[in-house]
Amino acid sequence: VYSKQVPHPQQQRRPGERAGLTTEAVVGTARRLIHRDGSDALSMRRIAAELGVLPNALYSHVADKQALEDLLVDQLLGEIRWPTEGTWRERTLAVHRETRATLLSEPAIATVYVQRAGRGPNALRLAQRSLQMLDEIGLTGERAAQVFRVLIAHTVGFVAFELSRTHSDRAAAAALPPGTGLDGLAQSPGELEYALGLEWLIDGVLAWAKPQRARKASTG
Amino acid sequence: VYSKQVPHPQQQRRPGERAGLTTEAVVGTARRLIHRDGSDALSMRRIAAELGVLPNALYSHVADKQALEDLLVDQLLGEIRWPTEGTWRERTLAVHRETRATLLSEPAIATVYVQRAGRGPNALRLAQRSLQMLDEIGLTGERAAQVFRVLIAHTVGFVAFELSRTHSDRAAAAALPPGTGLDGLAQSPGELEYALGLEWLIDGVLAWAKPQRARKASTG
DNA sequence: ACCTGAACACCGTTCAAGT
DNA sequence: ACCTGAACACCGTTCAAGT
Repeated sequence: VYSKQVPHPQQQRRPGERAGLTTEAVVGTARRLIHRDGSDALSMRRIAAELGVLPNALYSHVADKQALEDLLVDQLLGEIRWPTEGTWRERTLAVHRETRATLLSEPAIATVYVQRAGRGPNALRLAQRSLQMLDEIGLTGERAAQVFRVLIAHTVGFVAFELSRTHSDRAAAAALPPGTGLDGLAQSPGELEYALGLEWLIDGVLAWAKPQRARKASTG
Repeated sequence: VYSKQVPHPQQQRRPGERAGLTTEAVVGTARRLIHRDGSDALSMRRIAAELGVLPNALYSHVADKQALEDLLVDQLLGEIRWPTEGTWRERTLAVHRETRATLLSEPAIATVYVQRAGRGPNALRLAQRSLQMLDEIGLTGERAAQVFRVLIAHTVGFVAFELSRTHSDRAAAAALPPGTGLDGLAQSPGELEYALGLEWLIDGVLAWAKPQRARKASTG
């Protein structure tokens, strides 16, 4: 199951000599590794080997593997571009589709994100901006928080579901009993299903917000 | 990080002697273990120790760890009760809430489910029944498959999102900067948010199905 | 503070035997 | 066919030392 690991750049230092590591270098190497080989292949020992240091050298720059994974997740969340133009509906659609696209651009990091929350600064910024947008259609306080949780759960949850099916799709489709009407069911949902669900949720949000709306805003 | 493992019932057999293992016994022990100690604690070696055999003895009854996990997942999916009474809307709501409740009854197995598809017989039965129900409101073929994927992705995805936040909630809430309007945002979505989203999706499905509907059926 | 060196307590899985 | 026995190739993390 394992292919023998290549110990590429061997370290050549005596005790006390520095390798010049930084947290950024560790995170960067981790990202290259997880992008190339997947989340299962991300190990402290592999990162260390890639950097030419012993495994425990990493612990001078990150608390443990969980902390490192949280840094990877928040870095990725920071790459989500926030839409500035369009109606409320258009911008809401855009930011959620952009979130999905960003997560799918690094499936292995998204897998890590789905396993554990990881609420770094970028996650908080996104939440804050989402609340500001809900304020535009008259949603504030607990009601706004609820709608935020419905929408974010849909996007992140959908990606989680997608990722869990993407890989095993071909094998599963081939194993299906033919002629039972199940052809295509083993298929993973994608852009079409995601957009359908998101539109329906936004319809619901707008209808739910209506009785509360005081100020006027273009909802698309 | 590790607490020293207790090697409880030590095996007392000489080569050739049988322990009387079955696939069911292996799955059953695995389920007790994952229920008690979580998905991270589920290891082939721990299961073997619990059964009083050497680790590799398990490989006579399951292909590998993935196959064992798939058995656990499908067993859990088999415990989803299918609703028989009520309108289409009521039954659709019921089966999805029942699916979420079943998954949350074994969070560690749900976590495994979210990481990898696992399409056993029980997963297929659920899909088949869902398609039959969509047929009642006039949805067939690819359109029915699309709606099925929207709804199942919402339920499983929502649970995935919930599970990823549930554990780290208290710590995250405490770490939040106070007075930024973010109080309660770190909170995990729950029954309320799930039901809201599901209702909105069902509204969308019914509106989407309408132009296609030929036969008459009570939609609630 | 930042590394090496060595160790501890685990993993999943395979291959070769025994009955 | 179903187990023991022994091994292989990995893990994350800690503790003690060096500069």
